[in-house]
Amino acid sequence: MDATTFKDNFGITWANETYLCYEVEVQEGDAWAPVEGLQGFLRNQGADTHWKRSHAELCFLDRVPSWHLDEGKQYRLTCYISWSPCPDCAQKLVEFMGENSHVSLRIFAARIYTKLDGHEDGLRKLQDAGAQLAIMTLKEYEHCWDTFVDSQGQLFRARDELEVHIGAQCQRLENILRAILAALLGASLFSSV
DNA sequence: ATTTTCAAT
Repeated sequence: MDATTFKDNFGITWANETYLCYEVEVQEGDAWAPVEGLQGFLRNQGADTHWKRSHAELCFLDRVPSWHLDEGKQYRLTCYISWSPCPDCAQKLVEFMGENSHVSLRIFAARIYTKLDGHEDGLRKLQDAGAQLAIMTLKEYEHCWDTFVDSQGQLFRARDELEVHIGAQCQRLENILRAILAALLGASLFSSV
């Protein structure tokens, strides 16, 4: 994607669209090797047409079957997404993982999508189903910049603002995901009394 | 301190 699109969607400004970059790796021994050609990005569909609207995660899931991943191998799918999955998409991703035991999922989000009720629960369920969930740090920003962005030789330069943003989003995600532990601890405390 | 959100005015 072009540099402006990346900055507009993964940066600090709020976007009314969602971009998702993905890459596929296959397990070789105890290492992950990139799968040639299975790397790309997409945008949510239907924002301008009001027709067949589809969140970016569902566009992503639509593509997976066409890759014909070998069920005898283990794969790791990594998504870098500008908004974290909404509850519905989280549920779809959970189902996808349940149906594809040869695939593990990592999701790095640029920011947390809090518009819909139940977004926290959705993220927890996603983690609970075995997905790795994290906020994009500078490391992921640089990786995406180098991998998916047509930077035309431009170097990725993070601003202080971005680092503050990352810190805040990480804190929020941590609080959301930690609530699982808090709930479990609370339950066990009650049951032991 | 924090409204914003995979649009709709």
